[in-house]
Amino acid sequence: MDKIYNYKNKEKEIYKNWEEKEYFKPTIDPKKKSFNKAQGKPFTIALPPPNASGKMHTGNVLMIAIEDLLIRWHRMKGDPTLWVPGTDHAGTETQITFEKALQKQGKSRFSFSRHELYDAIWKFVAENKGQIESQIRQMGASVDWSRYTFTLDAHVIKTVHETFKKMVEDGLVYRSNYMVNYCPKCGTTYADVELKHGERHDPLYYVKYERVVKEKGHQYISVATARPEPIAEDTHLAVNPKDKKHKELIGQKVLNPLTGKEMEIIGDEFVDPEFGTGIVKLSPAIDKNDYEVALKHKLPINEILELSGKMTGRYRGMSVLDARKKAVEELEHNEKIEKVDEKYVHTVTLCKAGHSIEPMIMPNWFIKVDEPNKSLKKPALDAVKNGDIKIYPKWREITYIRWMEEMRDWPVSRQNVWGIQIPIWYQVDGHEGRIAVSFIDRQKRQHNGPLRQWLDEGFSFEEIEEGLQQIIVPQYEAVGNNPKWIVSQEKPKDGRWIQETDTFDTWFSSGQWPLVTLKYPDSEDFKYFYPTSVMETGWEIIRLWVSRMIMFGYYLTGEKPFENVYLHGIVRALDGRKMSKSLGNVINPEEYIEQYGVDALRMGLISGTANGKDFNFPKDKVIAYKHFANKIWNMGRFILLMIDQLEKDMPAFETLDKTSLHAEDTDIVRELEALVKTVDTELEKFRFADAGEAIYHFMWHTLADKYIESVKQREDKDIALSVLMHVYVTCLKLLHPFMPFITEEIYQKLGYKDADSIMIAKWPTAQYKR
RNA sequence: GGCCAUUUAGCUCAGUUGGUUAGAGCGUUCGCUUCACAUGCGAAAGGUCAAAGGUUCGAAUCCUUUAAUGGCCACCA
Repeated sequence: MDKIYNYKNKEKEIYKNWEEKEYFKPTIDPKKKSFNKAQGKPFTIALPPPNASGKMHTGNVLMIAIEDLLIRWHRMKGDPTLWVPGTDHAGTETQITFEKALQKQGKSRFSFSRHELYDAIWKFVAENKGQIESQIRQMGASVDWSRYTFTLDAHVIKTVHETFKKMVEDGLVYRSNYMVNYCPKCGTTYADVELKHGERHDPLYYVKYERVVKEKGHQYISVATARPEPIAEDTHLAVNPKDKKHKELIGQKVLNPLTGKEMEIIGDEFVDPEFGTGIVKLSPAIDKNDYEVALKHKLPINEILELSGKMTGRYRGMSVLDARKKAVEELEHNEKIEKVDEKYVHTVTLCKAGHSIEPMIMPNWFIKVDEPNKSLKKPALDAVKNGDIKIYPKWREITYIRWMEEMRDWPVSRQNVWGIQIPIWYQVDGHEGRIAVSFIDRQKRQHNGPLRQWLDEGFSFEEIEEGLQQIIVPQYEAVGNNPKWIVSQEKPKDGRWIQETDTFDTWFSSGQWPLVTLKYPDSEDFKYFYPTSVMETGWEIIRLWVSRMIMFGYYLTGEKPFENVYLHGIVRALDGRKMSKSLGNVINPEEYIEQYGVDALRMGLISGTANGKDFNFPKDKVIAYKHFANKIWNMGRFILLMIDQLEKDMPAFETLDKTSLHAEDTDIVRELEALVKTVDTELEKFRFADAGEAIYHFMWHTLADKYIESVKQREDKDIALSVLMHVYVTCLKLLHPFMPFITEEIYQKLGYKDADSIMIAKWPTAQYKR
């Protein structure tokens, strides 16, 4: 053995050997089945799929380290163990990345038809997919590659379509105009939970509205607003009816400062009397509160923004910011601005890419989450409340419970191309004037407008369909007005139909991950391994993802999708701040693997993650565990050296006569037994760091520092060595799930004969009771 | 504004249902080329456990209040 453990190159070689020998494939024992606690049952994890076109970050490393630890532990214990790998198409994120690359080439998505763009992104993802896959291997993840799943695999798409169809049939799907969060830059809508917030300075304008009936000295009333651009389209103001200062304004009229049209003042309690002047203007088309008030009071909702993000109405064609400037100019010109508060700071809503979100009213597909008798959220909420699904750490439960209690209907359509297209078809015949299309014709020109217009201009329906980019089918509230739609995976044959161009929200498909990885509904895997054992992921996606998986699990199978949820903390940068490109503090795991090895990186991260709290990247611990790797390597070297020097054969530990043992021998064996027990109980409680550190301390400070030192003095070296070997190999086995590569390497070198690989060696059991 | 968490050694953090002298890693100091390992060995210094009050035979741990820090959610005209 070399003097120093050299992990480079070794790790790859070892992994290749494991994979070739198919150690990652589960051994299916029909007697050990899910729901069969008495005879043992399978242990299953579906790997939370990383972005297929991305690369490994520290969070992924931690995730793999924890899951591989659990998987290897159970596999060694003899449970049928399955870990299914996969990657996610990551709809919006990938499309944004791709479009940025397009932009560098001076192109944009608008020069592609829908299917050209889809094919191009597919190619882009296929080219980049290899990286994350090889990094998963590099981490030592003992996943079963023969069951690898990509979220756009044919069987996944089929399942997702069928789930949607079932939901339509169960009356859980509806189409509605709704105030959605629209990002004009991304060209798509976002669910509330996908957004972030930022602070911004904007001038707050106090705008004067002339009264129709003037009271003494009160010619005007004043309204504070940061968004003057929709004023021309506004029709109402509002005050709080409980506000003594202003309640008599209810029912009175003022003049629109831009158009001079009469506006009525209504009363609603949503108005905060303390903000601004206590009087607000209502712009229902671009503000969530205003929208709700408008619905409640049946006020007109005048469109202000188009899908492109451009204004319509008085400032048609302008950007929001230009329209704002123009509106301020006009107001100033007419002397309608009383004062401006330049220090006003308010929060603005941003999409993941950091663009400003505009609330807009759009037709959208929704999933009802709390339909009586068919509630999606009720079983998902109850399961956690009554402990059927356990969440670790427990204090995270409250986040989940609160979210589920407040959960609203889920908008699932996204105006992205990169995703699973919604299997809805609209009837074209008789509705040509109502369906708006954008498409690329055969001369590569782009057109935009009502379908009828293009048909009248001589484009064939086939040509339009072929070059289609997007359709918008309006949803009018009056029944009978709207094009008929049906849910179908194939194009209907009778007459002309056009497919919805929207795709599903990524979480709609990844929400079915535990199902699709096991090839729900009728595969052997599904019957044998479902429900899975642990869902291990970062706490940040408990609402986005975990909640959806639980809902889908109960909805489709009547069973929970997993028994336990373990939520790990977020790995922060060395400086304690969140990693971000702009701060330049992002830790690249590659560098640490290069410098310290995979084992040290994994073990370091695991020991840093004590109780699910966020933690700073534990660089010191990674270094410490690199030293530890070297330490155990040298322990192995020493044992081999001593055996070599031994004049007789070393007796097997099992055959040793108890009376020949020294006190230090029985002590170390007893301490070893205690360690085995500690490791098992800590792992059962998801206390990974405690289990790992227990092994570390025993091996270094008890086994090496004390016992090995005593062995050096022994006359009966054969017996001492036999005990030492037994204790050492047992420790290696305990350590293997934490540090798989080095333990395998040493195990092979020792030539210990209970198995060809430490992976299939038996997990130690504590025999002695203390 | 609501909620969740955090505050323990110079630094980063463990400390599970309250139980003897409060632990780790890194750092610091002193001494070691002991033939497995200097990525090492042996020793040592260093903490009124954020503050105050309470419960208890006993509190870092439970309760109350306060302060500071971080995060999530809601609202923001």
